[in-house]
Amino acid sequence: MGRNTEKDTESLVNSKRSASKEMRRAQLIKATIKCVAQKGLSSITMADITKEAGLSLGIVNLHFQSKDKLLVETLRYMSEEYGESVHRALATEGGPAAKLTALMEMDFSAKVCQRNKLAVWFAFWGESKSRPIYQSLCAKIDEDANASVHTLFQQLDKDGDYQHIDPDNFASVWNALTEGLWLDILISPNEMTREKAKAICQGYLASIFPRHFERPRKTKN
Amino acid sequence: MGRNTEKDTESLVNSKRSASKEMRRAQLIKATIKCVAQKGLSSITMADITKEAGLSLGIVNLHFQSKDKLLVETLRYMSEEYGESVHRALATEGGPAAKLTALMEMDFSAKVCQRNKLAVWFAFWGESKSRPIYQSLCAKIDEDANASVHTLFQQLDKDGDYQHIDPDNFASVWNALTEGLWLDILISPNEMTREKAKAICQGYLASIFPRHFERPRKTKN
Amino acid sequence: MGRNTEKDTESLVNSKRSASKEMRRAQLIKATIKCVAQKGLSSITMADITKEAGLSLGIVNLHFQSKDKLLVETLRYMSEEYGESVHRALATEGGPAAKLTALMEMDFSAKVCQRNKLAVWFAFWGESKSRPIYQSLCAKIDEDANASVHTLFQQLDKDGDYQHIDPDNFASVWNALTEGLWLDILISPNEMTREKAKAICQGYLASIFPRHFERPRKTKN
Amino acid sequence: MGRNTEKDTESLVNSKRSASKEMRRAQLIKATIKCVAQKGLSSITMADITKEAGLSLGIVNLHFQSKDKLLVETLRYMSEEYGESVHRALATEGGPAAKLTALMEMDFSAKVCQRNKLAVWFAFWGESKSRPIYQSLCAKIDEDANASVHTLFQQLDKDGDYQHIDPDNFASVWNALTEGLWLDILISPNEMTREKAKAICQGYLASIFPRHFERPRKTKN
DNA sequence: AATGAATGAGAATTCATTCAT
DNA sequence: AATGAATGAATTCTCATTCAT
Repeated sequence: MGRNTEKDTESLVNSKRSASKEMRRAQLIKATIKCVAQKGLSSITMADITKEAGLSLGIVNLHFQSKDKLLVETLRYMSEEYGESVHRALATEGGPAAKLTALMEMDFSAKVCQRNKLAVWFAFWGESKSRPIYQSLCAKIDEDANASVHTLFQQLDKDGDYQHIDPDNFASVWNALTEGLWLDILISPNEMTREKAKAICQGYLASIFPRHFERPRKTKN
Repeated sequence: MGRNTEKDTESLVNSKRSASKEMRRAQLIKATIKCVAQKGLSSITMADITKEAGLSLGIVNLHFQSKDKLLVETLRYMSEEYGESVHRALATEGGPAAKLTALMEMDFSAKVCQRNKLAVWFAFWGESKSRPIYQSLCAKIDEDANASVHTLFQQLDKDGDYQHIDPDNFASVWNALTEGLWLDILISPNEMTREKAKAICQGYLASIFPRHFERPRKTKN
Repeated sequence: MGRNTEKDTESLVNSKRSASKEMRRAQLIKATIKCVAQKGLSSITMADITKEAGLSLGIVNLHFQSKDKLLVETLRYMSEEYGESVHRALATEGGPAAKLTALMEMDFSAKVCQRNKLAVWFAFWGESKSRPIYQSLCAKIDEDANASVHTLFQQLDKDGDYQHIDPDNFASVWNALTEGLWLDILISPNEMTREKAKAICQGYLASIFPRHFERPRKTKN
Repeated sequence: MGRNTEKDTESLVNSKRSASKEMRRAQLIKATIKCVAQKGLSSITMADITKEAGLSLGIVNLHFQSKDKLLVETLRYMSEEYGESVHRALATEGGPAAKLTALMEMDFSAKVCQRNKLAVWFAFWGESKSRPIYQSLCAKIDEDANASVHTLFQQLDKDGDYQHIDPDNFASVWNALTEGLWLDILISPNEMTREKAKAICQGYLASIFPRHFERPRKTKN
């Protein structure tokens, strides 16, 4: 039942009785992500989640008190995980171009940009209007990433002496662009792939900052 | 209990007994949209919807057979409504620049881009991975609009003799941009407004097609 | 499954679809009383109650919102029913002696003093410390009845010119006496019966107000 | 977390590891009494009880096998404790009047007649119809006490040469009176206090056996 | 002896759907 | 066509009990 395919918690988790509190929580959150991706926020049940995690029905309430809180913690986990990825990308050696490339690579990496995770992001975004706690968690991470991108674009503009009239506008486009491409990957997986998306981003950067970015080999499919 | 604030079905709808089949369906779909926006796809109930519509509990099953079908019809309704808006924008008198402007105005108009509707779009997108029917409805409308935009960008490039290396890339960015801005409006309404979003789009177009589009007055808040 | 053995709601209740809201509530409350008597407050389930009532599982939440509220309403029903019995007894034609006799007859009548109902009273009393709403409902009815008894004792004292030093003390004893005898009937049904209890009360009255009350034939078992 | 405020087990109990089997049982029973009073029989959980006792969740099953048995042992403990109090009162030096006074003082003493304990008595009485084991435990103690009271009343009658027609009747009243007053203290603590209750009992005795008992100073509040 | 994480049966509650009116 | 009381399957949540440590 190959669960827990991506993190380091794995080995410990399987010994039923031992796993520490934090481990169990992580295990359940991961099962939740998988289930939300597969069944959608509106139809997952506690039974789905605990079965996916290979644990008993009562365990969620033991560790999270309620389904609701589990979902909030799941979103928080995803936000933090994404935040760390952003942080790591921004810590890349080199100038703003290198950092921006790293950010792009991360945003469309197999880990971050898998359809499973995209589905979960959109699921939470879809509920964010009716659930203020979702909204504030989503807004936070979004705004943080946006701010960093704005700085990078300004540095790039100065760095390359492009003298663009409004580098901030390019930055804003960039930010929205990423999310829009995610949507395309999610709902039109036959039309849009991670590779195509990266090429679009790359082409966009090359058109603005030609001395920093090369055109992608081919934009065509 | 002023519901249904925006369409032309209104007057007929309120005379409880007379409303024709089609009217009832529209009335219920509108109530559904409102409820999904307010409560989220995962927690709306038939009782919520029928109460919002001012009708009896049993009526949904009478007109739509099941909740599930009502939701699908709701998405279909929204897709058609959006498709018609696109169609109308593309029918604008004038060249590709005028059409593109019309498209943009439409995408960020009060009617299309209200947070209620955005919430519903994202709600369906969030479920689209697990519900193939949602996905195909969403993909269809998205791809149609995208195709038109690609054509417009190509015409614009030729029209203004810009000789851009890859106008398709700009078109792809444009398409994703719109959706990304919708997300920002949905989850960070304090940071992103319809006006700001339009300015970002306008700035983007001006930077690519300067002979067709003016810079917006100000991008700053 | 002989339910509803004591009231007038019976005939209507059995036609599944027709029963009015108020009827359904009464039907469920009666089933609750029966179940509490048989299983105890701490182990009745909604399934017990609805099965006893011959109705479906969901119906309690439909009519009472929650189990908790059903129990409160049950106590309220019993309080009101008892209150009415008291009221009826006090309306008996004749002087204070006749009224007091009526009260006593009522308190130890088959209807009021059946072990089923006593069990329910004690069940609620037993929870009253931890459930303020129970306490206030119980206190209310108790205090009302007590007040009436005090008045009767004062009238009797004056009426018969007994010149007791403290008729109020006799009244207080009387009030507590009734409840204490109920306990004996409940927990020692072999030792204490309704008939014996009445004889004790009668003997007590005869010893205080000999010109108004006769001694019971025999106090012995 | 000052628990167990009233007995002599205390000092030993707090040294977690040392406590002997008997001590642990007493500690758990006291925690149970406190919890039943505070939360009611129908909603106490093992977690409540063990937390109150400052012990681990698993310990009840270790010492009592099951929750059910713990409750039975709790009732048994209370019955024995009360039985001993009765016994001690009856052992008072002096004649029947002194013994009866001692009994009354005990029944309305701070220790026996605290609302916490009354709540527990009523809780068990409330379940006694549906739980034969509770009933037999309750009946036993009740009948024992009653028998002693009957003897005392007979002795008093003879002793004072009152020549009452039916001293047994007075004894029966007395027994029920005590329990009825407990109920009043439980559910109408603002109306009935231990002091008032004693005054009522005292007044009752004075009216029957004026040469043995004085009237209380004042019956009024 | 003691602990407390884990279990899972059992309870309350929810809610789409049905159907008599 | 419309209503809304009733149903009962499905779901969440609770909690006594178990058992590895």
